[in-house]
Amino acid sequence: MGTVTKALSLLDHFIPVRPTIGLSDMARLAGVNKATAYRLLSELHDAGFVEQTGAAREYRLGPAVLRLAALREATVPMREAALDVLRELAEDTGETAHMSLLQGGRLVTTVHALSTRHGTRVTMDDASVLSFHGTGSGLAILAHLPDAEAATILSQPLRAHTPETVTDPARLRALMADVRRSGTAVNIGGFEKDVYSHAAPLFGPDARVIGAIAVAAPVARMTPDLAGHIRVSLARAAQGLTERLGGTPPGPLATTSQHAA
Amino acid sequence: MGTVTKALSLLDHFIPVRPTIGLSDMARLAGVNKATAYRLLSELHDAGFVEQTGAAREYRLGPAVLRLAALREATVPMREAALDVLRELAEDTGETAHMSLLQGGRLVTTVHALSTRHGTRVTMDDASVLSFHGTGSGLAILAHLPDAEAATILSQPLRAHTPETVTDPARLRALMADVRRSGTAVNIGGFEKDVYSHAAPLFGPDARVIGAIAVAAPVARMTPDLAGHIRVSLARAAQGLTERLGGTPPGPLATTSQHAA
DNA sequence: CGCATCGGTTCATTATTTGAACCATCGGTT
DNA sequence: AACCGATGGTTCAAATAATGAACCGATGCG
Repeated sequence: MGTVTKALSLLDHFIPVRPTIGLSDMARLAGVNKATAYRLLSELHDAGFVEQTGAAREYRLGPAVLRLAALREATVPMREAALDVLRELAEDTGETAHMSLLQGGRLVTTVHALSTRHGTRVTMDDASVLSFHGTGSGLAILAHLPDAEAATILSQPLRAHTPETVTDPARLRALMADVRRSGTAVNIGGFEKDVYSHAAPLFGPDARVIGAIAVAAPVARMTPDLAGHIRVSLARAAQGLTERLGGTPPGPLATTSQHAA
Repeated sequence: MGTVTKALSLLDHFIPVRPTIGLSDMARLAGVNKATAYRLLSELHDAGFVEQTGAAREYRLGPAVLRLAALREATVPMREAALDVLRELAEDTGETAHMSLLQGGRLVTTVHALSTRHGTRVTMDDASVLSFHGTGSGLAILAHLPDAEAATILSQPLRAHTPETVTDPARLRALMADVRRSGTAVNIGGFEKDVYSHAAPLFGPDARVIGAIAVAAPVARMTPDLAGHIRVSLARAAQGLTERLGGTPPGPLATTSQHAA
């Protein structure tokens, strides 16, 4: 392992529940000699990547990361990040992919990538408003929203966009539980007829849901194999996009234990 | 220079006007062998600190910095604190306010708040690098830096950004003395033409200067009354922000003694 | 075609990293 | 007070990793 990689790996040990680390602790956590940890931390310190608290001389992340993050944001705006992921998702699944974000209590489609593989495909408009109860994306978000907010939405009159739309709050809550269990949401023709969509949630830095990405296919083309493939790709894509957007998935285990390889 | 420092210094060459850099360019910019640059960038790539654009295989900042910045903010909510103060300052003065921090010997703009009162206003980029001698913020910091560090900076070639820029070390030292006397620094068109800026220093826990906040107005709008108003608001804001960041202003006895390599 | 550039790779030379042992210091315990 | 087990920080010979000139194939340009 190169020295640079080793130094940067030290930074991985800073996590929300352990934001400051002493020298000896760091050496133990990273499995390196104390002298090595000291030298690496000193170099990170000089570069502003870590700083020391006056009290116990413990180390914590430094201000340099703020500059880099600001520049990263300026370089790769959210939209472009999403486009990369959605294009790959559309390419991989052969179907239309899109991202929707929570904006002022409404769910708005923001970016989309159309499949190029098939003659018939689901088409999308950016900036259109989706319903929470009638779409895969909405359900994925609903399932990860704080109880109070979800309850508010479910207590409003729920319109049946098609004959297939589920509007019974009790049934919707059951679907939400399924989403939390499986990680992905499914919706068949609940918003537009003949559209079979899968969706997975996106999370912000505070582990709160900020939106969702979805893959929408014509019902006629859906098979168990394709559905399985979409679910796997979608889960991985959502996780990657959450990361690229600077977010953190919720749950006790932040970085590990996901079923996608 | 250690390898880690060298690798991290590569990241310094990403700036707002040059967000992506090719391998050869990076080697030239950083003054290292191309093979070295390649190896360092590869390690940074593996750690997610940079990524490559599909097209020309140029490098740009990667998503890892977002996670670190989010965690840094969770640990030390500097950005949020600064934003509060800067917004109030911008509102109070009707002009653009921004904060810059010392990072690895350079002065980097970190947060800004634009005025909403006027049609014309000074605009800012986060993460751009300011000169010490050519800006109000730089001067405010220079005036409170330990003698040795200030001398080092003043001994380097000082670029004249505009015809107005003061580059004579003797005159700069006189200005620094003024800053120490009055508590605020002033700069008129020394960095960008037609920008009239006031600045005040920020201090860290050990009473060392860590950065500055500034108010930048178009020269045409500046009056003695406005300048006086800005100076008062700025001084109060700087003091308040220093406090919120857990810093302490230097006491009557300027005990600037430390062991910097 | 020739020339210049690009990203990436190789390998003998060289300089940096490494880690066991070492301080001085700090808080508890006896 | 003496002791103990921590801590952050430092030293130096030995081992390892970094270095850079030269090279490769690809691409772009007149």
